[in-house]
Amino acid sequence: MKLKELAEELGLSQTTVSRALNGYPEVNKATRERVSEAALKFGYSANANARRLAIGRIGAIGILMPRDRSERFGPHTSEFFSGLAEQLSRDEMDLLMSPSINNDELAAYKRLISSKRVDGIIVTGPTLMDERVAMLTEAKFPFVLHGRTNIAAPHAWLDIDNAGAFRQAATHLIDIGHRHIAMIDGLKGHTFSEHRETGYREALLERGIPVDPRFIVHERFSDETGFHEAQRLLSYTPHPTAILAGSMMTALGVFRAIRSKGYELGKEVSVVAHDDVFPYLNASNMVPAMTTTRSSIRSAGSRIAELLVRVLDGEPVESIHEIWPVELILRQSSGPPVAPRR
Amino acid sequence: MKLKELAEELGLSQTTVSRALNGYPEVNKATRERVSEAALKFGYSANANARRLAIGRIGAIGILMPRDRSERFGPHTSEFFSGLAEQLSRDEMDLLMSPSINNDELAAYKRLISSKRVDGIIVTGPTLMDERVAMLTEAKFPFVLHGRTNIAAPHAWLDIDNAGAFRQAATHLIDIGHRHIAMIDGLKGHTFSEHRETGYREALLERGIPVDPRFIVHERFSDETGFHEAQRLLSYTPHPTAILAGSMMTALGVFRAIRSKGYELGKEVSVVAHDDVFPYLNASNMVPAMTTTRSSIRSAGSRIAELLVRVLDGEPVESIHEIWPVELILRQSSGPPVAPRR
DNA sequence: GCATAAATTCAAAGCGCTTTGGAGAAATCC
DNA sequence: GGATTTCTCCAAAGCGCTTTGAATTTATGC
Repeated sequence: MKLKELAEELGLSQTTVSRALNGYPEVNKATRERVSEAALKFGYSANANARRLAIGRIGAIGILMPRDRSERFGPHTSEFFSGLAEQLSRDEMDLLMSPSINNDELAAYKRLISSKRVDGIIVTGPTLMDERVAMLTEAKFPFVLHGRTNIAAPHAWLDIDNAGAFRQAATHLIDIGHRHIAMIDGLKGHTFSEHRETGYREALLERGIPVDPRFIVHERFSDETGFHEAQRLLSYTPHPTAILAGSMMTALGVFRAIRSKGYELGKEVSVVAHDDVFPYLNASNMVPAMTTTRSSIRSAGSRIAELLVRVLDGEPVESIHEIWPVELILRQSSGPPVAPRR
Repeated sequence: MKLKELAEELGLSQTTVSRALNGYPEVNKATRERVSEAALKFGYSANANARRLAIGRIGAIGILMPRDRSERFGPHTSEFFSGLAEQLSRDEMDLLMSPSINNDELAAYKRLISSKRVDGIIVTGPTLMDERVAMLTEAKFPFVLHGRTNIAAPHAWLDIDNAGAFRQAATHLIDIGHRHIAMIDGLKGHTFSEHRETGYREALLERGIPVDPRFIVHERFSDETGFHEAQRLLSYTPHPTAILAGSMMTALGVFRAIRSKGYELGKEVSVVAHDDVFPYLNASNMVPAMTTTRSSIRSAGSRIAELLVRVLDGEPVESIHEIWPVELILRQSSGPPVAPRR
């Protein structure tokens, strides 16, 4: 059923029916109800393409799928996307996922813009001076950034308080008696990674604990790197009695390393992980339950979709930015340091 | 730049320009080249919505994101989606991701169809008598299934040889001396899970080894369930000397369980996992490197996108189905059984 | 009760593209 | 060399919707 037919069926013009359905004020309440009922009855719903052609919006937002950079292409991606999709479907928007070509990300973004297949773009995993952000602001193409940069030009972004998360975690560990605390986080250069290191350093500084550069590790997020790096850390003398893990994957590897060295988890060596809240990797179900800094990446996805729609509606980007706090949730993988049995 | 402008620029009609660009035969070769060059020069590319409106195709295919069923919403999803997106972008198609509502999946599919926002649908994770497949064939809505069902009505699908994978793995383990082999796979009801169990049983049957029902476990794919179930299995007497894991996540948990029981991996207890090929969870990087049955879920995604386009082009669905073989890759996590040291 | 304002409704003009049905020019045939 | 056939190219009609500008009806003011 198309608009014309519905209008004929009702004995009204297409104009009126369209307005009734789209909530325009200049239509009688009784008429509107009659139209709505008929639309429901005949199962009418507007042809998305025609509608978009008419209003001059593509009706889709784009996001690039990082292809080779494994650190950005894990479970995080799927959670984040899911949040995006959830919100976008409410706004009748499509999500166009484009794979980046030949590792030349910037070119992929440019192509996405000039393809005219998206109204706006979502950018993730920025570096401090992210060239994509620079390019997009320069090109005045609507986008929202998940994360932050040091780029001055105004743009919309949403980030979590990464510095706060690690500061909180480290401070807590210090307060319960730890003096040797290591961190294993994502690759250097990424804003989140830098911020976390900053938070970590601040906590140590504030409590007068010297920073041992060997204890700061930047690596890809994965079970394996967690395992290897933790093994290395634990072989130092003195070894860290607590490890901050940048992701749940990393933390799993750290768990394994601690056990393989024969230490007791949460006693001889504590672990605090950053938890992006995966439905299938639950911190509280682990043994022992994992102490985490928690912030839902899925919620962030939803919210970012909302923000992008606001940008598209013309809201000034200067006013669109949010920093989400991160909760520290104490569980069994962390506790006061206990001297080894041996 | 729009078509009209480009046509004026070239001193041609919109018709000719459109045809030249879309590869229609009735246009002079010289003219076509002139048009292509100009298009490139001015950065012209057709407005997707206008084009779709004109040709009567939505230009997008849909896929539902399972919301609560954690077993279907892991890293698999993101790999699979990535494969889809890669191929679809070649066909100038969008991927519309819809979250399923209120756990009523069937209703979500119906809504997706009647929303008229997709030309076709991709269905994943089927059960043997999947109601979504039944509904979609009934409604004659184009779709491709990732997996298989027992439903007779013709429809397009692509599946891997799950039975063969587990048969191969089990047979190999038996041949190198194992007599007590367990399997931990996904939830019962799903086709892949049933097929794997069938393959496992066939292997045992063929070699005359009795099937111990306690050794067949169906659970969600996750590190934790792998850990718990493997611990349970290893507490039996006699305990399994080899465990087939349905996913890499599960396998990680199984690794942990084996170690926590003090067994040596690949000697006292062997593990073979099914590997969907995640860029960030690499079987050969593990310690010990994991023996796997391998099949890329990302490639499957790409191929399924291709198949769906063929369905949309009118190819009869009866002729569209593929079964992909699965390779068994021997590494260090499996070997002849060795008696425990204790 | 008539002018004026407000509330409804409508006809028609796009949105940017593809495609039908011809028309004119060039090539082929006998 | 005139009649066909074959190449190229074009004007115009949609695709299904929104929106402008105007017309009609109804309510309000004095």
